[in-house]
Amino acid sequence: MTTSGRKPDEGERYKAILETAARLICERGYEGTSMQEIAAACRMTKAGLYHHIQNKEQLLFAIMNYGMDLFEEQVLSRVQDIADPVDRLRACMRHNILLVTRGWSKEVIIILHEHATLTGEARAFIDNRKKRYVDFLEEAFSQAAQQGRIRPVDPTIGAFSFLGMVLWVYKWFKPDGRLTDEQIADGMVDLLFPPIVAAAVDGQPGVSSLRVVPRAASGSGTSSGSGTEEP
Amino acid sequence: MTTSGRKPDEGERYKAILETAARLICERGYEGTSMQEIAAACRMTKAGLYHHIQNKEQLLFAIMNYGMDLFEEQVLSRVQDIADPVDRLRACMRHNILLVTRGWSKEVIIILHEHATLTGEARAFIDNRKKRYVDFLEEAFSQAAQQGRIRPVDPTIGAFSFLGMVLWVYKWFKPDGRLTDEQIADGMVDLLFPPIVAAAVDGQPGVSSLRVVPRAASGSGTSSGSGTEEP
DNA sequence: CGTGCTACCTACCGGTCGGTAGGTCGGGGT
DNA sequence: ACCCCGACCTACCGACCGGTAGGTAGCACG
Repeated sequence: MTTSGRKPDEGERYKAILETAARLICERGYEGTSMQEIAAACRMTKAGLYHHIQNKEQLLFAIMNYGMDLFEEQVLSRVQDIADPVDRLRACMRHNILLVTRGWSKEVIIILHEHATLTGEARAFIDNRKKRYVDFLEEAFSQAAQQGRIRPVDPTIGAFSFLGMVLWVYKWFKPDGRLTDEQIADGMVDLLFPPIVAAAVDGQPGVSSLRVVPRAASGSGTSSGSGTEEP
Repeated sequence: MTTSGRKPDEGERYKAILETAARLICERGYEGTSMQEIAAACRMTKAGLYHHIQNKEQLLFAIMNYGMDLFEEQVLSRVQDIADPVDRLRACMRHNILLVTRGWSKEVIIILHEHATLTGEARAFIDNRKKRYVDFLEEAFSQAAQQGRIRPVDPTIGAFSFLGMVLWVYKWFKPDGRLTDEQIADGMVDLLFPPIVAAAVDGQPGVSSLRVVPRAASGSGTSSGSGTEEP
């Protein structure tokens, strides 16, 4: 039975440390979490923890890289081959919102919150991985606009509007709120990329994406308690 | 000359402390900033600083309340009387974006970043002040949808989409980037609240806000360097 | 002149921070 | 039997943390 019997393999143990540390840092913040606490949560002493990592900053860097891996696996890789740019953006928004709302991978939340904690090369490296996502979105917005599928918009503004809507969710979403994460995803997708209903309104045939008029008065009620939190 | 000669009046001094502390906390984060550093930046000793404030957490609370005052003065109060809900949202988005991009009032950035740092009553108090803004936005979205000025959208999703676009800006905006803050504000307003061009497309006369079709292919180029930063 | 008050100061508190030196201990290789 | 190595441990480092006790200099008021 060679190397079978669930001996928490080297890399396995390291990943477990990253996940435990990520849970704590996500709750208390990077500066607000001590190595003592992280070690205890890993059922180790501090010196034992330092056997696996180099220092606190490198631990954060490893967590963020792990988070970017998870993001690329669960979002980017699943949508990057969608041919239609608007469908690509729709699917991407959906996956990204659900990545933030579902609790798996606190690492992603840390990437979002601790955007200015790392410095120097580590900071530059993570920023570069983020930038690839921005480029991907800008490219999609650019294509969609060029094909007349959305209103003409600066791709950068489109990309960062998309990101703001999607990523800000981590600041206010509560799983037991009035809206489920599915409803939020559907609602935001529908708000930014409304379905095409009418064909061309004037003489142009190929250009068809216009936001359709609402059925007169339809909004639910007034604001009311949202079940969510603060901005 | 009674009480004239620029003796930095009690409240004046306190405000100066809040602003200095806010600058530091905005740069280094709340947990990452020591009272020693804040005191030094105020050209005082730590004990001298503690003559003016009660403790570190109360200092953060005071900064956030000051930030909310500034926000209400510079954004809310200037737009809340605009009758048309869409114009109200447009103006509000503009003012809010510029509040974030212009460097004045680091206090506002602290409110955005340290959204989970306070606890207990202080946290509840600030959250309540934030909630009033969410309610204001939800009300505006609700009215706009009811009047058929925008696509029907859940007011909560509208409000938090608005907030995400606007507030996420603090994470990536650089004053020397390709886009100026004015361009970002204009672009985002135009993206979420496009101008009305065509009248009713079908039989309904009052319902007119449909997103207008782009002039065929018009998008600038591909993505290119955005001049900004990470998501 | 004395009193009271604000606005600070020096000096210090116990505790915790990130990090390390050096030892122990069990299992695999030979 | 021996050794070695990785995976931990105890014990400790100097620096710094948030916060305070107690003193004092300057000014206003009587």
